[in-house]
Amino acid sequence: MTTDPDRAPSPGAPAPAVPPGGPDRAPSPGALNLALLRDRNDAAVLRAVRAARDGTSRVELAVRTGLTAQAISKITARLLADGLLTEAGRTHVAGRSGKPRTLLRLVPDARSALGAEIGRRELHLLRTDLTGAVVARADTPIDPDGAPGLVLDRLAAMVRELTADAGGSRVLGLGLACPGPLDTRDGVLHQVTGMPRWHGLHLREAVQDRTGLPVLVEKNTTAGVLSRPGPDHRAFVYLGDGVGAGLVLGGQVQRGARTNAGEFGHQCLDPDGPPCACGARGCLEALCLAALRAGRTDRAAAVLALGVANLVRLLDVEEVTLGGATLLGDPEPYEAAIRTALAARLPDPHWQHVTLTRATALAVPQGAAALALARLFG
Amino acid sequence: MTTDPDRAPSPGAPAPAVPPGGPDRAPSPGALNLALLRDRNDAAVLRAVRAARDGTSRVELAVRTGLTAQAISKITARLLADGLLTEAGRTHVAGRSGKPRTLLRLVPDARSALGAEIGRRELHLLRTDLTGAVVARADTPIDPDGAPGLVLDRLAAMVRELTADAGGSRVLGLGLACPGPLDTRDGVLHQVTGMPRWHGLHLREAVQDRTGLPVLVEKNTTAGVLSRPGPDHRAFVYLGDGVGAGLVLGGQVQRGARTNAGEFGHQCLDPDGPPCACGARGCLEALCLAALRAGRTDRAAAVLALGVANLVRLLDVEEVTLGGATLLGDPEPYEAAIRTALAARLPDPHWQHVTLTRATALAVPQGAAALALARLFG
DNA sequence: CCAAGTTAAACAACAGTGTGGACTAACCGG
DNA sequence: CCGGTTAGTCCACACTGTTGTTTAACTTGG
Repeated sequence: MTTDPDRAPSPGAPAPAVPPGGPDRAPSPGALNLALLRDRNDAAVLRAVRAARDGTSRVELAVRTGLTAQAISKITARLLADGLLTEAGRTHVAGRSGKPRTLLRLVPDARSALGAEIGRRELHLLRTDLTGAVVARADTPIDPDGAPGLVLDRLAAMVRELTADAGGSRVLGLGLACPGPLDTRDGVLHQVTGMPRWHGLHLREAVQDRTGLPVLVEKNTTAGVLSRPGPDHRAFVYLGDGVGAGLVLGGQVQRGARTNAGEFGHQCLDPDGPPCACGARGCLEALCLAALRAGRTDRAAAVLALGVANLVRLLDVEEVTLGGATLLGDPEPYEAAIRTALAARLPDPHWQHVTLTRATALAVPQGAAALALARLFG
Repeated sequence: MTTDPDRAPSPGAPAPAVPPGGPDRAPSPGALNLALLRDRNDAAVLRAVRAARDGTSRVELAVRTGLTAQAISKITARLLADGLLTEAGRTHVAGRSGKPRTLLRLVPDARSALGAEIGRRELHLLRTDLTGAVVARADTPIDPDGAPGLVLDRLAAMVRELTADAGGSRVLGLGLACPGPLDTRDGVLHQVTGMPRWHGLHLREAVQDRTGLPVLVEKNTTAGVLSRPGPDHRAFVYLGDGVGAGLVLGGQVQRGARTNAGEFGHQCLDPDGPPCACGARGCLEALCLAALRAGRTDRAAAVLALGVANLVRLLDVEEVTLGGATLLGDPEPYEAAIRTALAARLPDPHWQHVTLTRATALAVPQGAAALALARLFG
């Protein structure tokens, strides 16, 4: 994923220089409005409700968020009016005196979000509810050498199809996950390997024009890491056509200065190794793909595991999710190799325990949809 | 730095398990108070003033922060009253009509902060003003095999010395930079290489008791990256007794899930390489130190450069600062090697330009002081 | 059974935030 | 001197979360 970045951007590509603030109403560097304060707290409450499987009460929300009970009352009243929350009975705990707590739950169908994965051979589109669960999907093959416009027209048609049966649930937006490199700020693709006609495409604008929805463009690996809520420090490691990673650090998605972080596959593990598509030698991706071509899954797994150990060591993440078609096709050897590598390389496996999980096949488009959900959940 | 993490924590070490929220008044997961809102906006304004060398005006602050002119007026009034800001004349721009802007400047001496670097051989303490400039310093040798208590007593005496002549400038706190691994949340040291008697020491508590100041414990590499304000995505790379890195990503310091991120020196670059002190083989640090022992600075530089290129590739940082006694003693070959490696390995050096800077010898204690300044600047 | 105790949540009044509009201050240009 | 222009403030306001009090809905105990 995000395989091959090649050389300089083609001369015709739009300049990636963009004001970092964005044209939002938002104060840029940390300063906050009252409106933003409200949105933030609403989002914090929604996250807390989502996190609590089986519903929460207002008191519990007050504890979790650190806000006053009264503030929680006001916020939940707002969210109830918006239809995002619903009251669902009371908690009857035996032997506990006092008025029972009123349970609050997310209303999954109150809103929905669209997520798409644009790959080299296929386009996956799906619609999720507020919880991130897939409620509808559609797929279509892609001709990597075809005109992007045709693909986007098809995408727009699929979007209409999937939003038509959305019922009353408002669609928050459409997330688009693509192979990198790209710039998520302006939604412009750079040198997408294997899809030369997509180079320099202003993807966000093109899809926004075709669908009328708010569109968010993201690298596929970054989308992958967002496919479901998780700990504040986690990584999504992808092995498919290429090798890449998506990172959440300190609770925030990490895109890097030019929204191009996650080039996990191009860490050099052997300066004298085989040449990589990126021009360098001995990249993890090159070693991995070479091993796979030779039918040596064990060697590919060992190489990937080494990279994961390096990543965990460098960033101290507590969860690593594995994804990508190649890996998910035969996950055990990779998981075993990674566990071995982590046990061997972490100074204290007890203290620095790392959870290893497996992504679903739809993780990337689900993560893309999660981008649209982030409007509500922050 | 943060050289060798060894095995499991000694049996006597306090359990590092700690509630992640911390006992502050602060709402934990993203929710905000009105008081926190105010503090945040104050900090944002202070940062903006600090960032603008030669002072700023209120209008400019309004643009930079995205707040209203009125809000800026109120905030600056507060900061002026607190003595943090001062009005310093007006801007007379020729050919520009209208009332001239009133310049606002930081008052460097309004507050001060203490920063210390606890090394294996020396203890450096310094006091900085609000701008982070060093206004006083004191140093003392350390016996790595001596009792920590004696060192801390000495530290407390030095603190008294440096705060006595602080004049009216209130001391915000004391930042302590140490070799890792450690837990910054509870301020407990783990297996500090070469200082066995420090293992398991509850450093924050011990120093807080001795000085009465708010104490913040930080890994030396992380302190290094904070030594001065910089871009939102940057790294501090250290080569001294060991190899490590401090990371600021998305404008936030990255400490990792167990506050132990930055083990840059233990990325494996050669599974069959020489054994490292950490128990694994072929760590960047092992390769680097071996080359240095052999007098091959060029090879050490090449290895470090490879690691830096991997780091930049993975995290898309826009500035790398080099520090550490070994490196600063002979920086040119390292800088040259890193420039070469970046040029060779970055897909598009034009788009992904990386600034390479050199840290000062006092970067680490200055960064430690910056931790205390962060109370004001966020 | 009913009163007391307890917990949850809302109601009312309030302090403090940033906002919008009108106003004053301080310059420039003719 | 006076209009034009820009910077900054004064005032009333809308909205945030907070504090203190009251109501709701239980359990407990006599």
